[in-house]
Amino acid sequence: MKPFCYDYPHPAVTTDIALFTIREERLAVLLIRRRAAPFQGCWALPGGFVEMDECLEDCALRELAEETGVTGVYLEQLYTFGKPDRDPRERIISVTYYALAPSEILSPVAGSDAAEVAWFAMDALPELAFDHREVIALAQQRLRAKLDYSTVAFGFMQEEFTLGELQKVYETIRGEALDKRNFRKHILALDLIGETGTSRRVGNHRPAKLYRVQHPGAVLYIK
Amino acid sequence: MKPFCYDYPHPAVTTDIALFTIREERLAVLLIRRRAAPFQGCWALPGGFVEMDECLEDCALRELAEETGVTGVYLEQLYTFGKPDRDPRERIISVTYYALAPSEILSPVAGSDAAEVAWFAMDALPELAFDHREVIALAQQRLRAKLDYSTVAFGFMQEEFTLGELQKVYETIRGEALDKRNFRKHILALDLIGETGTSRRVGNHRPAKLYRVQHPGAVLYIK
DNA sequence: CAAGATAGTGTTGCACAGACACTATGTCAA
DNA sequence: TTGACATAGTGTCTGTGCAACACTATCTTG
Repeated sequence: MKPFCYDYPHPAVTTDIALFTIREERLAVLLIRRRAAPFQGCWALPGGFVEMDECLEDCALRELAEETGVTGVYLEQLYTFGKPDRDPRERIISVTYYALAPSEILSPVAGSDAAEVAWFAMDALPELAFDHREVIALAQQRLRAKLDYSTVAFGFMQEEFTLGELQKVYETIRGEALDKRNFRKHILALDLIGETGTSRRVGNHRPAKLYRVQHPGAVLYIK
Repeated sequence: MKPFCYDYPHPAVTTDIALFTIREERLAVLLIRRRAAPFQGCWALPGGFVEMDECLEDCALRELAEETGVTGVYLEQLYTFGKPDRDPRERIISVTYYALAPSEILSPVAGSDAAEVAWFAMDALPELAFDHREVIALAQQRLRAKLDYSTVAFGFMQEEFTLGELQKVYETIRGEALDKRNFRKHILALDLIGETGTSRRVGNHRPAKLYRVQHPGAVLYIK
């Protein structure tokens, strides 16, 4: 007996989240291995059904936390996918989000519907369930575009970071090397980050000054 | 007896469309007066429930046609709104679209759920149902932004148009006057439009050359 | 202490955007 | 017919912002 009844047919609504990070100088996305049918055993984006008393963004954050243990990421709505046959079970409309996290969010844990959780480099994606490859492609495209006119890149940084690290993020996402002096000039001219006064020593070379975002939480449109 | 039953609660899903045009040198949006509750008699965006066998974009086009008689517009997904209490009836998630049409789409006709259809200038909007004011504001913001880095503006033009008309569109949306020579230089440098060879005579002054988009249907990102 | 690795720093040239004013061609009214 | 009016159409200059470019500084390691 199905207890939730309506006068007209209703689609199901899910959120799916493409969480990106940078690992080993490559853009990577977090996937889960599905425990249940359909696409059982297949890799997919974390996500799940919207509950009736939560807004879409809360749903995305909840599903991400439940299935992967990840919290505290930068999140933004991406696009809503709704082709009638995109899920074999029933009509499911998916509101997709993309999220960014610093690479130090390590070892996410498989939870609830996920048999396994892992980072995949964008150039080495496995077979994906549903239309999730399309979702990831769109998210990457959006990410690249926003790099130029917004401050999304800071979503990949920890609280304190060096300009070299930030430059690596830009280079990885754009897929090309950038001039060090021009990059530093550009970033510092935005007047969004400031020196912490300390520096970080890694490797056999000169330590780098550490910087911090001046007004955390504010992702701005620039220019 | 409600015939559509599910194991879990399902939200309803609608599409809502903000159709813009330029009328009397002002940006205007097409609204309908609601025939039914809730917000009966209130102005609202055209839109309605997604049917189970149509994709979201088809739903938007169908609802726009049914309620206003308007067809053949440029359409793009805007954002998905899903706060739990945004509709008093039940949980309704709205996938919103914005659309553009040349000002010569006159006299849309009220159909189905619409008691009345009318254009409203953006600076003279009436009370609006649901969160539709927020939707329109977001659409206007997106429109302004895309004006700079895409060719959306052509969505407001008829098949043949003058550079003066095109400039008026840019000026209206940006809310500021533009230099004629710089504007023409910029637009022609895009190499997207070409002279038709003919000209149009309106008013007591020199006729203007007519232009046409070279590759219709292609809305491009520029620069 | 020499080699190696990354940090950090300014100047120049060029392309593009914005400021700017006059002539051309039509209508209309006196 | 002609002068007033209205919009169409056209080029130059100047400043600003972005890309190209090389060397010194500071640390570790052998």
